[in-house]
Amino acid sequence: MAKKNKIEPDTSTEEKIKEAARKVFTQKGYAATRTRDIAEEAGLNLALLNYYFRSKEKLFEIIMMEKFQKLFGVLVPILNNESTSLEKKMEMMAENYIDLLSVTPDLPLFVLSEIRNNPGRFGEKMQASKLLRESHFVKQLMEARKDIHPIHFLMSLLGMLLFPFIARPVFGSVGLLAEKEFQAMMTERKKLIPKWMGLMLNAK
Amino acid sequence: MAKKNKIEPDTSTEEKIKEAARKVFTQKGYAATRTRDIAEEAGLNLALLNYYFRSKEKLFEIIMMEKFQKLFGVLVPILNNESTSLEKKMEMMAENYIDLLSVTPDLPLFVLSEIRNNPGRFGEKMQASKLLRESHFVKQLMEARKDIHPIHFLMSLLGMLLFPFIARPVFGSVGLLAEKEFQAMMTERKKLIPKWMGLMLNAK
DNA sequence: GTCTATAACCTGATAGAC
DNA sequence: GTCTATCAGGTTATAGAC
Repeated sequence: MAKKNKIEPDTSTEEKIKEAARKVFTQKGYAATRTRDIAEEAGLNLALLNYYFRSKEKLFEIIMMEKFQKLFGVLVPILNNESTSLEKKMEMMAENYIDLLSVTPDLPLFVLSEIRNNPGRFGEKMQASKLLRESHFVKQLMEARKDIHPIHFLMSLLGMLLFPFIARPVFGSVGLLAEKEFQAMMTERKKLIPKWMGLMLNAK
Repeated sequence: MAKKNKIEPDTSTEEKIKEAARKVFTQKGYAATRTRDIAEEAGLNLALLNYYFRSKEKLFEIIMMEKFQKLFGVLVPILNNESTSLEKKMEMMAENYIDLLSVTPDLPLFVLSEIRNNPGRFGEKMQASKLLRESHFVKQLMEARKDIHPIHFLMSLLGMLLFPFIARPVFGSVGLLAEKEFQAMMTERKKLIPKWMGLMLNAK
């Protein structure tokens, strides 16, 4: 252990800023975020932000890549595991995504809208689509259903998994669909969605 | 006809500004949009914007309500039609949403992220969730499946319909899933999704 | 109604003391 | 490393000529 090994997590100033940036950026998006908001959230001064990170944009890029990786990184090992069945892969995706998004519900909307507001800037890393389309999962889908484009199933699966979290501000708004109830439903979906996908794949 | 009735659509300055605002706001979001962008897009001067609408915020609220209505307004008459079957309603939703989003693909991501970036401001109009949950459609879902919460089906249906458009910037990016191919798939989904929903509803 | 010029304000970034 | 004070640039909104 080269570094000191405390029980507390990283409490350094740099990490405090990053943590604040994660919160504010994901909540309000890049454009609506002021560096002052981040500094305040971190309980620190504005100048520190420019001392540790060169600029708002640099800091944002770090957070953005982190979040992008968090959103799609989960997927890659599951999709490319050559020793699991189609069914198993779908179960694992449901399990992993719903667990992940239960903790960070605003992740998908943040990543997708920031990519949208800045097409091109994230062009290099946007090979997520390539990774998806060339995955073992897609090969298995093609074998299972030669008559339906595999992307149809991928879109449907991801849509059913992610959409509830993306749309939460709308139909999960205050009181109408309470936190507890919502969370219970998401847990149910871990089993419902793979089951439904099975039906879709096997339908004549 | 109280007003003049030309062949051309509304070409007034006010409408030119609104049209430009629709384009720029939905593309970049409220915070990233500068009033100068809108004025330039409209081919007009910046001051006109404040002459016709009081402020950037006022103009935005008009556009936002328009878009919100466009996104959820389609749904209301379909969902509350008491003389159509569950199946027919789902077919109509698929047909209507895919037609709508093929023309304005950035509509859902815009509305959802702006609501998210400003929770509360749109609280009054956000009774979309209430309208959904109290709809005839939901009643029919409850009758069809007493063992599964109707919102599960609603989320899945909307997710399968909207998600491809929401995520387009990611896995429909340049060249990988070309415009033509994407559009063809969306047309296929008009039939696939209602069929899949039928399977889900009838599964033992 | 439409324009140019400018006011009033805000935001990201830095200088410089401690 | 951390702070306060401040600059430079950009943004919304308005005043006033036409």
